Amino acid sequence: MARNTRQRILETALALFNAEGEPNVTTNRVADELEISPGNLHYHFRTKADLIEALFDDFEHRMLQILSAPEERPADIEDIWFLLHVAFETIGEYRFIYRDLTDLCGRYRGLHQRFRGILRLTMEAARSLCEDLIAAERMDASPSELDAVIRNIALVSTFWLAFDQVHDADGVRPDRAAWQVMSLISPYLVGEARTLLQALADAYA
Amino acid sequence: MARNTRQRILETALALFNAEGEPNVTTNRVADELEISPGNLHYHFRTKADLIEALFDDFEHRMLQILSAPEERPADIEDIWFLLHVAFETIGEYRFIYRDLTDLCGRYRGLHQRFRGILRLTMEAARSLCEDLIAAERMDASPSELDAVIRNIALVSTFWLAFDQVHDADGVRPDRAAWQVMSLISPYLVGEARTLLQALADAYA
DNA sequence: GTCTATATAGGGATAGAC
DNA sequence: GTCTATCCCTATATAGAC
Repeated sequence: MARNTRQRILETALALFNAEGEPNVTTNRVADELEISPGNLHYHFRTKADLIEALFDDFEHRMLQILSAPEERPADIEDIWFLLHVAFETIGEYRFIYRDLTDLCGRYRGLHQRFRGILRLTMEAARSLCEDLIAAERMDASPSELDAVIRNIALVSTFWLAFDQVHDADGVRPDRAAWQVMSLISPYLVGEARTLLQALADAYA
Repeated sequence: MARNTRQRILETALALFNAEGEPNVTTNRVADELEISPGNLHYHFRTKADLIEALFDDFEHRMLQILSAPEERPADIEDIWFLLHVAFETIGEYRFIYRDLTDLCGRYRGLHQRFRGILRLTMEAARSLCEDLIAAERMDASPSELDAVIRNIALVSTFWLAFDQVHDADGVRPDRAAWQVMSLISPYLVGEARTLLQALADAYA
C-alpha cells in the first residue's frame, strides 16, 4: 500500500493547500486529515519542502505539456481560446502555488527558478501565437505594443486567481480569466477576427 | 520617548517586512534590529496583528487621499499618468502588503475588507478617468470593453509588484508599472491622445 | 518605558518499536 | 509501512522587576 499512501498524501495535501493556503496547513494537519500518523507522513516525505516539490512536479509536468504543444499549423483565435482554458483549469487545480506565489518562491529557491521557466515559456507561447495572428493579418500591433501585450498576458495569467480571491472571494473561474486575457488581445484584432471574438464575448456574457 | 520608540518600531518593521516578507519576519527580529527587548515591542504593539494594522492604517490613509483626489476638471492623459506614478510609489513603499496579499487577507479579516475598499475605489477612479476620456472623444471603447479594461487595470495595479518580484527579481519599478497600465488603455485612444501617448512611450524607452 | 525571564503553543522532524 | 513518543526549535505573548 506504499504507493497508495504516498498518492493519498499528495491528494490530501493538495486539497488542503488549495483550500487554506500552504502556509496555513501543517504537515500534522495533513496527517490528521488522512488519519495517519505524522511519522508515517514523514516516512513518505521527509520534509514539507519535499511534499511541496512533489506537487509542483506534477503541476510543472502538466503545464509544460500544455505550453509546448506542437504547432502543426499557424494558430487561430480558437486555438488561443482553447489553450487558455486548458492552462487555467490546471492552474485552478494547483491554485495553492498561485495563491502564495511570492512567498513560496522566496522560501523555496528551486521552485522559484522552475516557476520562472514556466513564465518564460508562457511568454514565448503568447508571442508565438500573436505572431501567427499578425502574419495572418488578423492582428495589428507594433513591436513595442506586442511586448506590452505579452507582459500583460503573463501577468494576468499568473495573478487572475489571486485577484479573484482578494476581490471577489467566490470560486475559481477559469472561463472568466480566459476572457480577461482575451480582452488584452481583442483591441489589436482586425477584420473578421474581431467580429469572431465579439461573437464569443456575447456568447459568454 | 514613547512616541519615538513606537515610530521607530513602525519604520523598522516596515523596512524588514518589505525586504523579506511579513511571514518571514518575527516580532523578535524587529526588536533585535532596533536593539530593544521583545517585551518592549509588545508594550507598544500588543500583537503582531496590531503592528501590521498600524502600518496598514498609514498605507490606507495615503491611498485614499490619492484615489479620492477631487476632480476640478475632466481628466486628461497626463492626469492618469501622474496618478499612476504617485499611487505606485506608495505601493512600493508598502510593498509587503502586495507581496503576500492573499495570505495577509486570509489571516487578517479586517485587513481584507479594508483592502477591498481600496480596490473598489481604484476601479471607480479608473472608470471615472476613462469616462472623461471617452466624453472628450480621446478614447473609444464599448461598455463591455471598458469593463474588461477596468478589471485589468485593477489587476495589473495590484499585482505588478508581485509579478516583478517573481519574474525579474530586480528592484521596484513604479515607472515601468505605470507604463504597463497605460498600455492597457492605449489601444483604445484616438487621435492626438494616441500620438501623445506614443511620444511618452518613446521618451520612456 | 524598558528590561529580563518565562509561559504557552505549535510546527517540523526523528527514533525506535511493531 | 505504520505507529507512538518525543525532541528541538522558533514564534507570539505575558509577568513582574526596575
